[in-house]
Amino acid sequence: MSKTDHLRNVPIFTALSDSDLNRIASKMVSRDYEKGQMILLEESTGETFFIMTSGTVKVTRLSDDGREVILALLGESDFFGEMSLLDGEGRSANIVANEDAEVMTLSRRDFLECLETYPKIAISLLEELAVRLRKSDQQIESLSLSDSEQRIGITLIRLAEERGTIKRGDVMVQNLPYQQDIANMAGTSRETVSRTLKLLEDKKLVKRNGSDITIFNFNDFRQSFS
Amino acid sequence: MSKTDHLRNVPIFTALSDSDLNRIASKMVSRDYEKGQMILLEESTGETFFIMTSGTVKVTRLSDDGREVILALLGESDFFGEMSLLDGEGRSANIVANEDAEVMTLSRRDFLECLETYPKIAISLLEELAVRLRKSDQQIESLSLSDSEQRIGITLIRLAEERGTIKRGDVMVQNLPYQQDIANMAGTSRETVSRTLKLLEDKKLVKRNGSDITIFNFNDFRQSFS
DNA sequence: TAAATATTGTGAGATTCATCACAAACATTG
DNA sequence: CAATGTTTGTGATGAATCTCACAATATTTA
Repeated sequence: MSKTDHLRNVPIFTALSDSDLNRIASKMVSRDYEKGQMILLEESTGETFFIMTSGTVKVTRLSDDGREVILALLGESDFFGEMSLLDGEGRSANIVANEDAEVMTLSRRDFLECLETYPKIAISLLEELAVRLRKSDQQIESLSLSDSEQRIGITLIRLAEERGTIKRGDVMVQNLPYQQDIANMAGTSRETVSRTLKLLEDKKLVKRNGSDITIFNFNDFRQSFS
Repeated sequence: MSKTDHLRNVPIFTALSDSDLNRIASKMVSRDYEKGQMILLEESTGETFFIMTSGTVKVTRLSDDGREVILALLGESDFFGEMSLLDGEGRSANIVANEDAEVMTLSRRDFLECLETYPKIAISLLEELAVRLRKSDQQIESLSLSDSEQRIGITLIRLAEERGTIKRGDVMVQNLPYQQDIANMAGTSRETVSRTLKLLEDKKLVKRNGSDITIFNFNDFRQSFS
């Protein structure tokens, strides 16, 4: 797939013509990362905008004592790095390759120029940030008000919405993250995730099969967890 | 203060000329709200952009059983309502007047037209959303990793940064919110806030005086809570 | 395929905190 | 200035869940 083709799939670029896409693509540079590699480090100043072309990465924050919070999992056509380009602050999060990943990058200069040249990009980006902010607000609510079972349920919903496949009302998520990562997304401990997944299975709300999980009656499930 | 003067103070409009500001101001309508009044209701479709001219409001989410999470406190020159204008989703939060409040409003149409006409506004708005997202991420981290003392400390820091006054390294916040509201900001209970404020005072980190609080050595304080 | 490593499951005890139930202090109002 | 309502302080209790310790599986590597 060409750089231009990749760009076309990215929400904030979809409004652009082929020639515009080509122009932008020509300024982008590809980079590869291996599983586990740190792509962006907290506290470094942001100079680059990234668009993922393959693989997955996790967006995290780390506490002093090494505990990790996963803010998001990103996959193909997702982008990151725009935050500190926009407000000039240092990075607020780390980005780590969750599996081998391929990205295209755009320099600060070119990115900001894009925004000025194509107001549509700025507006699409506003939409995207609004969506993210909304999700963050939901998560803040859930962390504030819900018990661990609820939070884990909500985390499963997030995963299902991002990478699940639907089959007659049920949603299957293949290759569920490790329980430790789910715990870091849900703000709980690994052991609690283990126990809770079992509980959900006992309640016949989900069925596990190795590292896959099927959520029965996804709409009901979502209903009851939010 | 004229509508135009108010607009000039709003970060996303500062880049505009007086005549542009006037043009926008002419499309805005003033409204008043009394303490406790609901300004925006969750689930309603967003049709209006609001800029505050006086008073304070709180941005909240409510659980089914009535428990409340405070996502932000807003004051003069802050704005809200832009989220659902941007992504077309329903409101994600409620806005309640915390004290008598005065706002100026702009219709969906006029707001979006503004964004198209003045790309600088779009870019400033991007910055603002980036800042908010960053704060949300911090809060998610804090809710995930910190105990209640830390979370309350961080909440005090947020309050101090937004409305505190500095005096030789100490920061005083006047008119601290009720403990119940602090609890709803920190994701804990009212009783725990009461006990923790006492604890912080015993540790000589803060001094309370009625509804005012002074945080000693603000930089150290911030250091030790994040 | 055996060994080594990584991930998940599970019991028990410790701990944090929410909740309940009042008492005390403060503010508001007739 | 009573008296009525609000907000804050505080003890006791119990529930949720974190942590520790290790067993049981799965997965990877030699």
